[in-house]
Amino acid sequence: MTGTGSEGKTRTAPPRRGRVDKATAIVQAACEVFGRDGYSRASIDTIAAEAGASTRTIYNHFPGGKEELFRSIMQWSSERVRDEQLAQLRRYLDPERPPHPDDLERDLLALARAWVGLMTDFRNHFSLVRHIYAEAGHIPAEVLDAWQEAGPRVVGREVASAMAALGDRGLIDVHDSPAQAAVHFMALICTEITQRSYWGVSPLPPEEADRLTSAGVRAFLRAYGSSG
Amino acid sequence: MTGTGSEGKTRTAPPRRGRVDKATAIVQAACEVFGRDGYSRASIDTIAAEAGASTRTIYNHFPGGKEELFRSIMQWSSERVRDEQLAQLRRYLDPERPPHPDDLERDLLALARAWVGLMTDFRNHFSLVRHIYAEAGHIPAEVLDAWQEAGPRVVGREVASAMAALGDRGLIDVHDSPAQAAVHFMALICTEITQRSYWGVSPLPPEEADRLTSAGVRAFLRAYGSSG
DNA sequence: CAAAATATACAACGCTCGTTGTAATTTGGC
DNA sequence: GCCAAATTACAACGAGCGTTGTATATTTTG
Repeated sequence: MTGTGSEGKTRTAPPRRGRVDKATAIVQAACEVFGRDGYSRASIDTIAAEAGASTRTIYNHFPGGKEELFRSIMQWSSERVRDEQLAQLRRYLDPERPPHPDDLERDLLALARAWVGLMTDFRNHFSLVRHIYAEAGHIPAEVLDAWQEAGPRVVGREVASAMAALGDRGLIDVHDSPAQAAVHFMALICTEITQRSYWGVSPLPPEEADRLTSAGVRAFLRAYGSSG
Repeated sequence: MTGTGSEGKTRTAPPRRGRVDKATAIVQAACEVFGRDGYSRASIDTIAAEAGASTRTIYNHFPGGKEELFRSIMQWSSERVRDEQLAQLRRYLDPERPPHPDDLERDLLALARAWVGLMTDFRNHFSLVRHIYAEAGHIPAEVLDAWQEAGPRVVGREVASAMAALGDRGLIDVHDSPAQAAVHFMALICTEITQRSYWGVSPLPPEEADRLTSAGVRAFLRAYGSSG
């Protein structure tokens, strides 16, 4: 779909033609517009203008039209952010290198801060996610499921196994459910910020966001810390 | 706006003409359709059909057209659910009648269950809320603010003062911020259920929902309990 | 440069939708 | 049953949008 990778360059032309591949320009513009306006409000003309392409080119690349384009960027955007989230997770909470007990709070806080940072770095993506939430009843179940499996569910599983690793080493007490601990961690970190920032429409000042993040981490450690 | 209350019945005709007041039928239908389809996808014709009214009648009652209708039901639906949430809050966590320490978990769990029940009883409302989240960038700031003040913010403040009352009586430790404790309580209760139920599209079996709810309450008490 | 693949401009079709005007019809109060 | 208010049916306008076909232009490849 987004395969800018290693197709045969022996016979067929490589997909890079113009200054930047038109296909990726279209995908990026579609992410922007769909994220800002949602599926119904977004128009092909707007996406074409934002991409610096003509509407006809969009239909050449996505014969399925608006629906196929939306499905494609659901996957694309989700995978991109998932990779970024997993990278931060491994950076600050690598199961191979468990932290010192004294450094646990520091590492969890660093992870939380990094994730909150992603929410502003990829504002379009999370705006798109909100639209997916809202329009879930109008998206085919298979597409919704593929999207979850391409992003959120994977991240949830990885966080859960990181929690399990911390539990195995006695750094936290997962209370019989690493998956639940993972959900509670993410909920305590993100809920208040998304709420107070009007879901990204009017971002919080960084120090305020930091305060809320660290409060969430401390609450999590009170609920799931092994010693205190 | 929805004033079915006490207007003068001395001169002007009371607004109830047909079997049910057409205005309220329109408002209810609009809640249903806007909640299901969102602002852009919803059409006046659909709302009229659902209300058993003609489109012209809608424009007679709401001269501002689609936008005014949407603004009206934002307020109406929010106030309705807010009242219900506050009623449950006062029922299970009345600041005047603080619970016995032994009954705190029982009462918090009862409150949490009641709130989760509201999420299914008023599915349309919460679906509408998700659409508001997603379309926040296309809703005037004043309207968004009035909506928050008519519902979510009030509930948040009431929960916060309930938490403060519990803290004053030594039943919990609010850790310097009753408001934050309130947000964390609601986050721990609702996040996993909304997530796992595909945001209400495919509801969880009741016993599973109950399990997640009580796990959230226990986590909250570990984080904010005064003794343990 | 020539050929082939790709992108564009342009027009057009069909459909949906928000909105309004008007005349006819129904409804409820007296 | 009469009157006034409310509701309806109906037609129509205008705009926006998804989509397609076609002919032309542009870029890449050989």
